Amino acid sequence: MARGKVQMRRIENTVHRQVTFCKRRAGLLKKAKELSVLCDADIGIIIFSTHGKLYELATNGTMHDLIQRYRNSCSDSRNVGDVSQPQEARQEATMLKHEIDLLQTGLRHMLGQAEVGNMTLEELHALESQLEIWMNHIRSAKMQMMFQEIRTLKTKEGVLKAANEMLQEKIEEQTGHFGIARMIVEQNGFFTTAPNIVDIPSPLTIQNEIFQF
Amino acid sequence: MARGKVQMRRIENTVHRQVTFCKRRAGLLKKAKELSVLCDADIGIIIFSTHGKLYELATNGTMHDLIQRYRNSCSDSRNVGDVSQPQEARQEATMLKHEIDLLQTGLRHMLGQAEVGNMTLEELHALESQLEIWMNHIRSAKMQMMFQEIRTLKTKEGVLKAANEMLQEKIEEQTGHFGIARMIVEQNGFFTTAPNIVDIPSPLTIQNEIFQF
DNA sequence: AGCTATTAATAACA
DNA sequence: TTGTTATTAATAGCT
Repeated sequence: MARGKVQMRRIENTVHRQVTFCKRRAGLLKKAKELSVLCDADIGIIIFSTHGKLYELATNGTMHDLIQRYRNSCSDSRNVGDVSQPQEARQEATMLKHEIDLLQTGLRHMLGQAEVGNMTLEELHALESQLEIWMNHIRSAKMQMMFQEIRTLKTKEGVLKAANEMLQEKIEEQTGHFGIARMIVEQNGFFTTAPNIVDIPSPLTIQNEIFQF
Repeated sequence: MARGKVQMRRIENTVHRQVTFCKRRAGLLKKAKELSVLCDADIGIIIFSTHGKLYELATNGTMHDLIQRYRNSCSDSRNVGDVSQPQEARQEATMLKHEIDLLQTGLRHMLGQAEVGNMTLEELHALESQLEIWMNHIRSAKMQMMFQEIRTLKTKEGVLKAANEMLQEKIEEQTGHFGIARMIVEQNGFFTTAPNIVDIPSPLTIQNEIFQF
């Protein structure tokens, strides 16, 4: 892009190379900033010169945060062995994880500094309320899932009990002994009618509208 | 660099923005590769789109290696004390607010959909724990601020009481009557020794290390 | 570092 | 998306 085409190979002349490095590096970083602003993207660039000098850019937050996010993003795309999940939901979960990381980082910075005082009491109040609402949502979702699980288990219980009784009858027909299978199941209590849910941590508030059986 | 100058701000039109993102991203990565080849530099680029999709480039070796190298390089040169606290803290607060918005949005999407079931019970558990930790942090910060306020008020109380007594003595010297100012202050109880803090909502957990009086 | 002549990138449109 | 083209932006080679 200048007086003559440039061959895409290492510039052998040292001075020439360093000048080009300086200019193109500036150009690259500028382009990255532009892309970030125009398209609302989060961009990090790490450049090591030939001699190991570091140049960096993080358009949003710190490079450390970005790397953290990168790590998460990578580990997520690795365990895609779970094909059954709808793609969109997976993506949503990934985004949420990222947002959690961001908030966590923000709070860590916030509370780690001596400058907590820059948030007013009102702001902290609002934040706390928001967190409480979120927690209630989470707990509701958890409860819903657990009830679903209980329902499934109860169904299983019914099926297995029936099967067990049938087997028992068959055995009694054939041998005249007491059924053994039934004893095993009932002694272990796998499918009794009252699943243990008392160890849910502090379900302070439960949104009623969630329970729609 | 095309039909008309471009304003350096977020492109509001979604389609337009996505097209630009696609094209400029390609351009940025191309530029990075060129810089790497021409000047023998080692470059890594991480791009997260608005929707959280990751695009990356590592011109030499893997991104992981580059990040490792970055970490090493950083730990060498991070001995710089940050002088500009106030501005940075404000910035941090702004960022945090933005991050809270993000989280709120993410959760709303997450829980508003019928697809809550796409988060596993374990994920929900983890999220709940995280929220609980954050709430504790918030509450600690609030408590810290309130205690600070109480301390300030107590100081004021002391000063005012002393001033009041002096005034009273002066008045008694001059008139022989009982002091009126003192009565007003004590009847209204503005600066008594036990400020009312019982209406803090549910301070379930209190981080001990915060209370350093 | 600045300064152009050129090339490269790309915004708008199809 | 993908391609085309009129323009702008980046920069190679010089000072």
